[in-house]
Amino acid sequence: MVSKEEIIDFIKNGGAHYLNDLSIECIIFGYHDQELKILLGRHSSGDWALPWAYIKKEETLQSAAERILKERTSLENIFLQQFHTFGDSQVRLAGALNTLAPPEIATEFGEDNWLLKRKVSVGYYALIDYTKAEVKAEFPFEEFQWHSISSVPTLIFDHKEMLEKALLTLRNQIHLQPVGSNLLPEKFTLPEIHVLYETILNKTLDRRNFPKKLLSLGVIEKLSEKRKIGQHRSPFLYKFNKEKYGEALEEGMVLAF
Amino acid sequence: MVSKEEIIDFIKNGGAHYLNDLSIECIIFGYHDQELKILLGRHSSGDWALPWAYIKKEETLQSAAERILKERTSLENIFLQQFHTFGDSQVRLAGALNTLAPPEIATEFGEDNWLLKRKVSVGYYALIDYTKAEVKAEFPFEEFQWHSISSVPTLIFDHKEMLEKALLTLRNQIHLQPVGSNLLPEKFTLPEIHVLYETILNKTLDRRNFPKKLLSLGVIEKLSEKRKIGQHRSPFLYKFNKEKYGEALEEGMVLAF
DNA sequence: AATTTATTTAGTAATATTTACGCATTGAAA
DNA sequence: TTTCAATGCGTAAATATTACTAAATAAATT
Repeated sequence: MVSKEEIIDFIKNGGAHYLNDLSIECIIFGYHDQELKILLGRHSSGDWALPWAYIKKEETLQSAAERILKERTSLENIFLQQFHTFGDSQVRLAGALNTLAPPEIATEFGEDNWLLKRKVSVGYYALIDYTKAEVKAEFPFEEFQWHSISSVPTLIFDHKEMLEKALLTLRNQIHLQPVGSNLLPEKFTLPEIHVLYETILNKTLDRRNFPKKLLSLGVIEKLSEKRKIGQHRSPFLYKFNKEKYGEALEEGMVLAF
Repeated sequence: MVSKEEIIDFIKNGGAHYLNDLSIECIIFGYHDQELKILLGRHSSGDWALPWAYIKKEETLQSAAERILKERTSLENIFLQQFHTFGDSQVRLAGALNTLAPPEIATEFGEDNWLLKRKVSVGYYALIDYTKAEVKAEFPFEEFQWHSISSVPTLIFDHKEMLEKALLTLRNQIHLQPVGSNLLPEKFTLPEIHVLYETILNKTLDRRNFPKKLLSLGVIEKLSEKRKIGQHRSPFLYKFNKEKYGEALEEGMVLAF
C-alpha cells in the first residue's frame, strides 16, 4: 500500500533515482489448462497493461527485470530473456504515455517533469510455472490477472505490439532452444507439452510424431508413473533431462516443426 | 569538420537535444575477399570503437540507426536489425564511458553533465555490400576502417561484447532467414556464398551439398554466365531470387546446417 | 603441344529424418 | 456389457541429409 504522499514524492523526485528515458516492460508467460497465458495488470484508470517499471539509476537492466518479476510473482531464478527495445511508436515519442502523469501534472509539477519525458522500453519475456506464481499488485496497478493469449483485453500504450513481438520471438526461438522446462511442472504428460508447442507455434503437430522428436533429442524422458485422467487411458508422465536440456539451450539446436 | 566551439556547445548543451540515458551502437558487417568484415572507427584518443551516436529526443530508434549508417557509409535502405540492448557492464554503469567527456569535464562542465550519465545502448547490426560503401568519419571519430572479424583490434567500452553478441545473433538468425542478399553483389559464385555461410556459422559445410540446399529452397538461381578466375574452371554466377528470398525472410524457414 | 595442377561442376548411394497414418489398449460413463 | 475417446505404439513411404568420387575445365608449366 502506497500513501498519497509517497506517490507525490515519486512524481516530483523520482527523476533523481530512476533513468528518465527508459522503462522496462515484462511479458510474463505461464501455461495452464493447455493454454498459454500472460499476466496483465489493471491501472486505477481501468486500463490493462503489461507489468512495467522504471529502472533505478544504479540498477542493471537484468536486475531491474528480475525485480519486476519478483514483485509481481514472488518468483526468483526464472527464465528471463530480453527480446526487443521499443521506442518508435507515436505513443512513446509523444511522451504522453504515462497514466501516472495525467495532463494536470504539467501544471502541478512542471512541464519538464521526468514522467512527461519520452520513455524507451526494454522488453523482456519470462516463462514461469503458473502453479508457483503468487501474483500481487502494487502502485500503479490495482490488480493483476492471468489472461489467455487468445483473449487479451485492450492494452494501453504499445503493449499490444510488445506482446505480439514477444510471441513472435518465442515462436522463432523455439526452433533454436527447447521450451517447456520453465512453463511445465516437473512431471508432465505428452499432451501437455504437445499442446504447449502447438500453442506457441500456432500450428498443428502430429500427435504421434511430435514425441519422437523430443525423445530423439533426449530433452525429455519417460517415467513409469502415469496420471489418471478419468475415463480414458492414463498417460505416462515425462520429465526434462536437465543435462540434455541444458546442452540444447547452450549449444543451440535447429528444430523444424 | 567540427570546430572546437561546436564541440564545446555539444558537450554543454547537447543534453537538451539528445536522450541522456541512451545511445545507439551499430555493427556494420560487410563481406569482401571471402572474409566477413566490420567497420570500426578510431577516436582521437587512438581507441577503436563501433560506430555509435546519441539519439535525438524526437528521433525514432530506427531512424537514428539509419542516420548513423548513412553518415558512416553513405548508404540508405539497407538491412538493419536491432539485436540487443546493453546496459549492464561495469563500464556502462559507471558512466565513465565517454571519451568525449574525460575527467576534466566534471570540473569544467559540472558533474551532472549529460555526458557523464550512464548510457544504455541499443545495438543494431547492418549487412551491407562492401563495394557500395563510401566510408567517412566525423567527430568524434578521426577515421574508419574495415577489419576482418578474425583480426579485430582492442575495442573500447563493451564493444567487444557487443560485436560477439551481434555475431551470435547473426549466426542464430541464419537458421531462420536466408542471408547474403545484402552482403553479396547482385551476381556471385557458389564459392562466395559458401564461404560467407561458413564464416558466419564458423563451421565447415560440404561444398557439394551446400548449394543443393539453397537451390532446393529456391532462394538462389543459376545463371548461364560464368566468371573467369584464372587458371581454373570458371564457376557459374548465381543471383538471388527476390521473390523466394523475400518469402523466406517474411514467413521464416528453419534450416539446419 | 602435352602435361600438370587445382578449382569447380555434377553427380550417386547410403543413411537419417520426416510425414502420414492405423490399430490396440485403456478406463470411466452410459 | 457396450460405448466413447484419449493415449500408446507402432509401420511404411517420402524426403532430406550426409558422405563422397570422378569429370570438366583453364591457365601455368614443361
